[in-house]
Amino acid sequence: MKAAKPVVQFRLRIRKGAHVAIGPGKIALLEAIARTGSITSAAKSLEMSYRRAWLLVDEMNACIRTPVIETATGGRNGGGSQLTATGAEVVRLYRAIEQLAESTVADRLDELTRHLR
Amino acid sequence: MKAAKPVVQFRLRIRKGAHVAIGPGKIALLEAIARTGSITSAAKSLEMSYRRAWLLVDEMNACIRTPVIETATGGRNGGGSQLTATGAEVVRLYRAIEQLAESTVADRLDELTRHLR
DNA sequence: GCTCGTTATATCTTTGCGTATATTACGGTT
DNA sequence: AACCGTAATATACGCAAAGATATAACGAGC
Repeated sequence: MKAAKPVVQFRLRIRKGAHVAIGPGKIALLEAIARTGSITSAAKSLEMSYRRAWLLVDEMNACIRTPVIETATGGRNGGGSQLTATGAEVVRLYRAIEQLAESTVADRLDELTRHLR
Repeated sequence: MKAAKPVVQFRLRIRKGAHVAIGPGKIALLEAIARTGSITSAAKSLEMSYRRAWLLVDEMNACIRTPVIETATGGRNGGGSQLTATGAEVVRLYRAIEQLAESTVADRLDELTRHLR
């Protein structure tokens, strides 16, 4: 009887002018790259086009001091990508901030969602 | 020579299925309506079309138990709109949550933005 | 030196979103 | 009763964002 329960989305974005340096989609992509070992398979697992995935990575690299992924072209398996230390650190910090924020405001958030039908 | 400084966007969205019940744009719109007294002038002050503003209000009303604004049609000035008690409460809670979250994660956020160029 | 899967990049096409525009209803004020 | 500015709603149009497609370069293995 009850409609779909409300989903709270806490989204942290860090913009640099017109560009988005860090955002939820980019973090998810980095995690997928770490998990799968390549941009191509990360894109597939997130059901996004390779183009989009590559553009996201490119935008991150353009905004962050040191590259977030290390890529290899050619080779046995055609190459691949993995996170750099910076990339892993960015992911770790982002998730930590997200979790901290969510747990901090949890009860206030309940007050708010109580108004939903 | 330094590029634009990074801007942190903390966005809280509450989704209900495909719909967004509460989000940053909707809250800003409610505040503008409270300030200006009508959907039309609120839309103008936020530089959005009346249609968009109206759709946002409509979506909120569809997701929240009691309407967020009270509208009047006709009359001396053609009518107008003002927040209901629920509307004002939603705005208040949203801003409180936002501020609480931002202040809580401020230092962690600095760690993250340090990586930006 | 051939193969294979990936990175990297350009070009074309599509389509979903927002804007613009038009119309009707409404009701205090004069 | 005429007016005026708003609410409420539908239709049509434009465009920017995203996907689809194509192609070149790359290099470790066999």
